[in-house]
Amino acid sequence: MSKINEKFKQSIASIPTIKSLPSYLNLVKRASAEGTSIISATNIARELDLEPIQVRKDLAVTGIIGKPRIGYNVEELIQAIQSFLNWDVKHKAVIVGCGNLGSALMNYGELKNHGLTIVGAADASPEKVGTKKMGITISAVDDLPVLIKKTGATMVILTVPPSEAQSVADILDTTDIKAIWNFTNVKLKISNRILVLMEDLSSGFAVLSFHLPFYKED
Amino acid sequence: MSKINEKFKQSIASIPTIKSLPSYLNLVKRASAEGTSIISATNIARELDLEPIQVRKDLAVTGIIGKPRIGYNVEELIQAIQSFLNWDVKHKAVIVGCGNLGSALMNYGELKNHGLTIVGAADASPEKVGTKKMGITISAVDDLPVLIKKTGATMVILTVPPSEAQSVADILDTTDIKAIWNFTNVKLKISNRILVLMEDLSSGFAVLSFHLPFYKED
DNA sequence: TAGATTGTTAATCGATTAACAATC
DNA sequence: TAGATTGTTAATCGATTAACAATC
Repeated sequence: MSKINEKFKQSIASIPTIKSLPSYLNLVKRASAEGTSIISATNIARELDLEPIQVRKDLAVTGIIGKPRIGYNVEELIQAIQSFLNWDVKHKAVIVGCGNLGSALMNYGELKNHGLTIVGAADASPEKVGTKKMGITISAVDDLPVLIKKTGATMVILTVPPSEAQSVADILDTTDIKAIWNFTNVKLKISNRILVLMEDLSSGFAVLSFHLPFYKED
Repeated sequence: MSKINEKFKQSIASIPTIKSLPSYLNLVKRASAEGTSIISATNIARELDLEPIQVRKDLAVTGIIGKPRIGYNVEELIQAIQSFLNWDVKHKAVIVGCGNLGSALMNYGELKNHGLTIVGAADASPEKVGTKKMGITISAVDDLPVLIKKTGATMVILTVPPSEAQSVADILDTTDIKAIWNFTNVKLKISNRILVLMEDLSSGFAVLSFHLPFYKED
């Protein structure tokens, strides 16, 4: 990826802002389901325990235009967030590593609603290859290049044991995938044309267990 | 929790720093397993693709003291990080919601290594109650107060469907648990003596799918 | 109209990065 | 000793918050 793209991309929205958008979308969708057609930043802020100015700033990146004194059109806002996050298009993904976590992600409803479509799966253990999980036939890891080409997958969800992570990454480096959603705690060595997003559950747990003692006595 | 605690806690370490510590720990443990006894911030930075100054600042919060020109003692560093994150003590947790994700977390090895011990499980669907999953008998959601008291659990991992999240939170509010690791996308209304950590996989996916187009052509 | 809310511009705050003396 | 690395203090950068004119 070029440096110019890097700069451009960063100028649009900060990571915290991008991470906050799904919770806004979630809330606004709920409001829509309840028949609400207009919602204000003040309102959203109250529901999510945030400051109104924070909400306005975050929503602004999506290009949504609100009406002073009124707020935002609920349907427009839903479209704006979904479009900004590219959640209005399909993302074909292959899951590598069909253990408990991989299987859980295979039919995680919330992600399906955001364009994620699982088009294939692979696992290293020979006894799993050929069997089906959640309706998807499991391929061998060595067949990943073929599987990815055949399905046109642009993304891999990596849920293998840490010991296998890098060897899978080496194989993926030979394919045309654009991104890896990395649920292992291994920092992958891979060409930087592939976007790697770390999703380390330990990080979340660290925040939790670090803060726990401060909640012990009161 | 008192305001004083809040301030104190925040002054120790920022969230980004806390979130980065597990990856340091992971790397340093690997080095230890390979027989390395000393490691420098420069070295860690190179492995994790960070700046040395960032690594030094992050590690400093744990209280570790390095030797100029040498680096950090690997074993000391492991202890310092684990102790700082309270990963050297057991955290008893009950999993509420025994779907795919809940089951996956029940025996997620990495978290076990960090002190997380699953001491119970509960689910809303009557046909699951009484059955076992990963060796743990599933209780009814209404029996959570009893289960928590009996097991001495201090933490709940919430992996129920969004529609059930708040009603479970209402029950948990009557118990002595200190924290909820919330894997639903619902902002829980609960007394603030309970620490709630949102773990929304959609946030990670948002970062991924937003950046994807910038990696399309190069 | 009066008042609430938006979007923009400015100020503040905190995290990241830089510089450098201390030191093994 | 010379040189690499630490920890501290200062500078920079970016995100959050505040202020306020515009406006429905």
